[in-house]
Amino acid sequence: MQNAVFKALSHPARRQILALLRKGPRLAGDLAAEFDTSWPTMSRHLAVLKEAELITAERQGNQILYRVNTSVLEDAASALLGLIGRDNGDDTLKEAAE
Amino acid sequence: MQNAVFKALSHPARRQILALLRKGPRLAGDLAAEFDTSWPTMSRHLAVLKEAELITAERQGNQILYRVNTSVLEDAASALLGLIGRDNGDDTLKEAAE
DNA sequence: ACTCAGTTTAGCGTAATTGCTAATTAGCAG
DNA sequence: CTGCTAATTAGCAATTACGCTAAACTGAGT
Repeated sequence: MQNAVFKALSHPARRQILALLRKGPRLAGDLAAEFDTSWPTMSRHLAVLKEAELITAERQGNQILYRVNTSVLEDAASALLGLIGRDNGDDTLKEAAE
Repeated sequence: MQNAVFKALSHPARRQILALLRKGPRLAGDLAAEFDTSWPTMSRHLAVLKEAELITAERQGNQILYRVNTSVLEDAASALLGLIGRDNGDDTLKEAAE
């Protein structure tokens, strides 16, 4: 659901999480260490992002590895571009990439 | 502030307003007629969008003409693309696709 | 000034979001 | 099973968002 995506993006901390994940997958603990907020608060932000399918979680033994789901992010960007009027279908992002 | 933009975008009614405005400027009353919500509710959504500078208002006699501010919308889309690592004239682009 | 259509502001109730601490689950090691 | 670490869930208080109705404001016309 698109709504969940934009809602998830509406919090700066969550956008920042995505920015960190952009550089590569990361353990939940690593992510939490980057922020001032408490661990549980962090965990909930991650849950919101996961709910929106903006990130995926993968257990690695004791820890959990998060990685960004670029396709959903692309869809969101696409939706915004669609709002401007430069109409792009579903796959125009590749061309926009250069 | 970028935060206000994403927050404004987080409500479906407001994205729908933008979608309508994409086709051209529109009077506040016209916009309100398209939605089920009450007039004041509509007005507040418009205020939020204006606050985020996603739209601009212009008085025309006793009515108000709203139009979308494409540049802010572009910036938001750009920010999302930046989160992916693509395009956007941004800096670091590491391992993007896999 | 008075009225009217158009629009916003004020005030209220409800629901969602945020962030915390404390408690709990999940997996690994001994 | 016990203990340890990693991460989530539970429960709470405070803040913000939503949508409504009623009231107020704005500009045009009379």
